[in-house]
Amino acid sequence: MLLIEDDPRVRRSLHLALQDEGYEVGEAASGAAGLHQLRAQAPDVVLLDLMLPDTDGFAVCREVRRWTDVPVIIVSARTDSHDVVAGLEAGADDYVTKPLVAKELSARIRALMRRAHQPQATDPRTLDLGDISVGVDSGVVTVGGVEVDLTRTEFRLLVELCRNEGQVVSREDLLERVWGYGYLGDGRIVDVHVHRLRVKVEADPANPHHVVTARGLGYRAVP
Amino acid sequence: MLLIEDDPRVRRSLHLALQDEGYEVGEAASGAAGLHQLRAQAPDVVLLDLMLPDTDGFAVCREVRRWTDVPVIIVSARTDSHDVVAGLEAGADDYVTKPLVAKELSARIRALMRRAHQPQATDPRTLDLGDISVGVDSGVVTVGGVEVDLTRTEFRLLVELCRNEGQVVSREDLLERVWGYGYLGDGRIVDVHVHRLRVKVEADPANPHHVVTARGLGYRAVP
DNA sequence: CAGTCCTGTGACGAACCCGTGACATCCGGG
DNA sequence: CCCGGATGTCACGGGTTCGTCACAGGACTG
Repeated sequence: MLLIEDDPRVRRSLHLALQDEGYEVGEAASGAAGLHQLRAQAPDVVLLDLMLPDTDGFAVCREVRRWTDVPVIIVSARTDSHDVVAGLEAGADDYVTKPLVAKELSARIRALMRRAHQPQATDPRTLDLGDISVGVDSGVVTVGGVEVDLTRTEFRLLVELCRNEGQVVSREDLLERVWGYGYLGDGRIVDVHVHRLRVKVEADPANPHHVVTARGLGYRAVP
Repeated sequence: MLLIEDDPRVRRSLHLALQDEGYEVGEAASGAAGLHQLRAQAPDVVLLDLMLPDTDGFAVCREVRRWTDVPVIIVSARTDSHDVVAGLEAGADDYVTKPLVAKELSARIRALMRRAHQPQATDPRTLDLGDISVGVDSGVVTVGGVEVDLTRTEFRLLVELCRNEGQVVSREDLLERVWGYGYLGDGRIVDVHVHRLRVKVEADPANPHHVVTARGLGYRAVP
């Protein structure tokens, strides 16, 4: 269990309460530290505060979701329904508000673990799109067996499209999932990177067969 | 989605709100009826009220869990933490309290479905209208297996008609749902786009068999 | 510190889509 | 049979969306 919370007092009391319930608790006081720890210790649950010194909690959550399906519970003082929706949309599994009741939090964690630990198909390590192969972990992309060099943004863009193979992904979704929450700017940036991506992975970039545009809707990956 | 709730007013408003979100909602007014429906229609989510005329909601939840792992969300007026814990211990996945915020409930349902449905990669929602197949998420429409190219408006129009298959949809409704609120102008624009749609999806656009006009009322989709 | 690569922005043209108006056509009722 | 309202059809102008390029700033490396 990883506890991402900046207030030392809250962190401490939560730590103790959870320890009493039998959890091994790791701590992080900022979003960056949390993400770092996440990769280091691969916890089975993440408790995430929204108000962090460095990053927005929503952004942290989205970043987490880019890497793993670990259960995430947002713990926040913000009780507004909009925040709840935003948190869940960011990929969190649950959203509980302070002041916390330890027993309830614990019950929610158990309910979530129960659900999450069911046999589930692990996220495929490589995504295929016809003759394009995307190594999600390795970061290696090959087209027809030949390795191509993608930049970080191009890679994330391709992954995001492949994850929703066949479905239209809107510019807004792409901006949110590739560029991150709170990115300001028009969606034109997506076009540019789609173009750059096409140049690298499409046989004929002018007539794309894998990264196709759904005019007025977004982009879509087809095999 | 199965809604087990005894208060008719709450049931109705919830039903409408969830329908707007695109769910097919089944209803039950008692625990016994709920369990019966559960087996009959195998819903993908269960919303369960705690105060039921016949049985305790907790007992219903436990009974549900003996049969299936379907996601269960308890919807209750009881805000006490003990009830939350009891509900989750009874096997529920989430516990939300009244008064409800539709958006939040919807977000929680989505979060839960995301978690619960992980094994089966998101089933592509498709609407069928005879030999016309509409991929709601993919934005792909095929007629007799052949993919046709629809513009955004044509696509939305078709989706809206298919959602109410068999029923007449008025011009006003279409204007509101396809073009958006506050659209100013006569309903003639609908005619034009219906025509353009017919040209693309009907075998004989002059004698439409799928997008038929209900003179003086609106349009209707028939298989 | 210089060079290189990546990224985001602005601009521009082309393709496309949309809404409107005009006219033809159909349907039901008097 | 005729007429009026409703619907079908078409062409066109304006607006939007997308593809593409060039460029400047930033990050990273050696």
